[in-house]
Amino acid sequence: MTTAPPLDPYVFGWDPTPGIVSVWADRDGRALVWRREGERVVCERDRYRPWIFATTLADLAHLGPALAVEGASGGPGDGAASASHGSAAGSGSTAGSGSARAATITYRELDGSPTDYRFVVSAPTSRALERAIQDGAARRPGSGAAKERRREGYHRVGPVEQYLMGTGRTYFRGLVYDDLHRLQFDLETTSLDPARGRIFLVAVRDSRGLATTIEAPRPGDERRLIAELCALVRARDPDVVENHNLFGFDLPFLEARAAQLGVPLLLGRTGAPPLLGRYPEPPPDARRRRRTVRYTVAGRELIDTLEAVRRHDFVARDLPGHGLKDVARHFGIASPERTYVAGAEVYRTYLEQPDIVRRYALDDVAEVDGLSRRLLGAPFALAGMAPRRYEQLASAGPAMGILEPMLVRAYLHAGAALPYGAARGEEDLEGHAGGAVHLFATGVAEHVVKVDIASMYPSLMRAYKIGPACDSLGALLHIVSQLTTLRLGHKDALRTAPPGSLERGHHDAMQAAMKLLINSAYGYMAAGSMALFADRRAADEVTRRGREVLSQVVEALRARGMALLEADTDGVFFAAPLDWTEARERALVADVASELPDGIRLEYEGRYRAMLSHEVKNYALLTYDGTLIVRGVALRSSRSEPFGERFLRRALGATLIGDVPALQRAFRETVQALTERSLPAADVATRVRLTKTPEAYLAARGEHREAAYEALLAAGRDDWAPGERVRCYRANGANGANGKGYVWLPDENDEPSADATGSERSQDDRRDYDVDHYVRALVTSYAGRLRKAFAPEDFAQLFRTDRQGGLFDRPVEEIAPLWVRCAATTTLVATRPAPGDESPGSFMTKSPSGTGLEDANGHGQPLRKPSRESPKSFE
DNA sequence: GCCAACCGGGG
DNA sequence: GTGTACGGTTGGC
Repeated sequence: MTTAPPLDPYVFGWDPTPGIVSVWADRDGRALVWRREGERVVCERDRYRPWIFATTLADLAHLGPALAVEGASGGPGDGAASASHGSAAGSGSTAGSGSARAATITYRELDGSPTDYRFVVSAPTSRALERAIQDGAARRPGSGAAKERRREGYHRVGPVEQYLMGTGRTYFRGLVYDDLHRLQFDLETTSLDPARGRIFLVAVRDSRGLATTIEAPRPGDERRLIAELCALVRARDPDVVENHNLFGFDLPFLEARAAQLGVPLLLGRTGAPPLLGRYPEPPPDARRRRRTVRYTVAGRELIDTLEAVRRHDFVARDLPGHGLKDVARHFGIASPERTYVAGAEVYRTYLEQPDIVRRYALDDVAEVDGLSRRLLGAPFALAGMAPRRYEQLASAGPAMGILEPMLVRAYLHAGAALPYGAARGEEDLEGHAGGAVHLFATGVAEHVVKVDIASMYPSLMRAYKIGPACDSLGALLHIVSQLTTLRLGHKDALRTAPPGSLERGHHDAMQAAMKLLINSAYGYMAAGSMALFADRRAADEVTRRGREVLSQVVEALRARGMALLEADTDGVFFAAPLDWTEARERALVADVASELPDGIRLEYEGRYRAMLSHEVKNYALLTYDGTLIVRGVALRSSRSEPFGERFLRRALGATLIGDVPALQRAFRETVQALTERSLPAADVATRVRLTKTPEAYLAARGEHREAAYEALLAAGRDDWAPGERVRCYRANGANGANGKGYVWLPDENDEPSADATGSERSQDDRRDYDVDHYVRALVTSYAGRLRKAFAPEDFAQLFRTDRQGGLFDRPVEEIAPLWVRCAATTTLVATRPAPGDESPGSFMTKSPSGTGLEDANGHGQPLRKPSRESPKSFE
């Protein structure tokens, strides 16, 4: 597709073999490589020598002459660990010349200090290698189980990783996402539990035009359904199999039913172990482990879009939930004609109107395809860099799961020893100081600007050359630098690529993948003893520089008379003078940016009409187009009663525009609605998730009663399942203690429809809630979140519920929020732009008093808090 | 306030 | 046998 730059071996590996779509390696040194050539896929057999990094050869001394230096006996000397170039990758030669030396264990000494992983030891099979080490470790004096000792001093990676690291190959060279043959299947079952239900339908589609269902209307058909599903997968021969919650539902269910019916799950690619494998194996003790189970099959990559969604939301935090339907709607993937059927209704619907369920299930797999396109581009791109399987990269953590294998590959390739115990002694270091967090003022500010330091930690690493001291190759810094440069190229290409084009998708995926790695480099150094190349001192140096730069930005803004609100790690909120335009704000930011060290970029992230600053990381923002954004737990209510949520949003909106009469109206109307019971009970009910079984609750009930369970019992329900969500509310005249007087409010429908409003019809008649209780909750839990916005006496007056006009009340029109304003007398003096600065103009500010915000705030409450650690996320 | 248990998501 | 390591929230002490 686009021009391929020469491969940077640290970033991409070095072997140019194109089109690899799957790799399977076993512990006997066999590797199977499937390569896509257009519409066909070829399977190539290869061999590799299983290897391991070792700090010592002591455990192998007992081998005597059976232990040899790699290549010492002449011959090609191409143990897989040697950096064999080219696509031959040890095939043929190792196998051919191997028989005489097949039993031989060989080693290669690497450059490094005596305490490092200074040897790569390899053998014809993993078994032989591990056996030899085990035997040696058993002879070694010392306490502890031999198994423990076998681990100490060695660094192991999985078979596929060994193969990819040894050869320098990666997946997907020369391919774009749409070249992959992806297949989605989705089971429809009569129950969530395979012990109590069965599969009655499966929808299957793929990226080559397939869209069908396989059905088993009668229980006796299920065996055939499973066999047909497997046969269809094998016939279509996809590279990738996908579904939402594939590992959590479809595969476990399929596995259980296939076992029950005695059908083998033949899903693998021809020429390889055909069966679906599961790992880790279920522990023998049948204790119900709810652990993440994963599956794998030779020749195909199994992708669970739920994992991709979780990963996306970890950064974006913008999803309403992680369910397929929610997410598809959120990304605009759901078609307008989408058929929805509530989970519990699916089978019943199928019996009556099978077409509806067919459409529903086919819509499901179509949405999975859409999600895959949307979310798996970055993992696809990563698979072209890191020496791991695509399916692993789709869920691996970016630091330990991706960066570290890249580093290990670099060291193996360079013949350099891996550092051992790099993190030792770090326990003595003083507590790790992270990013700085400051709260400068609480109250309400207008004309708020957010600036942030772009990719702060990686930029600092580059600017000050801060990498792990133990990284003798400088590989981490090299990778960060390369990726930063390459990413800019992809971002440029992205801008010029036609919208919706393949090319655009490619560049976007590449830049996203690179960003992920760049941003994880700092976290990797700070990862502690788990990471081979951990370096707390280096990580501390990065955060120290970060605090330095942040305070430089803060002081620069302060000196220019801006009203500081809060600063967190790499970003600052401040209020600009009320008469400023966006251009002026941007000019100010550019001016501050110009003073920062080389390689550190300050960005104008956005502007807001107003902000309520409550606590560090707890604030509400009002955008210029009227959207309310609430951040932080302190401003959200944990109670989540609908009436309170509605009030809070209204109240925040009014407060942010300084409309105190509107705020008062919102409050009074809510109080009135409660008092007059014009709100239905559903509006005051809270949703609780049950965690205890009926037995467990009844046993503990003597000491401790809980509202939700009491509500169920009072309603005559003595059976429920943990995990069920129930609504309940406090009823009129209840004494409330220990859950007495709570009433269960059954859900009237389970529809996943987007219909969020007007869904309370059937509950309209219930009004017997405890008015006093909910009025109190309104004041303390909801209105209380506005406390920082007003002076105490104003707050008290606004949210008094006795309805008596206070004797000393001020007219509400005179009450104002505690404004946080910047120095009113700030004047601007235009200056000449700095040479080479294309920005339209920079400004210097002159603040006559030279003060910061403290004495400039009318009412705002300036304060300072000590720095605290903060999580790091960038851009 | 801290730690352990639990949930998510799927029909 | 493709190890160790999901991460955020809740609730119990």
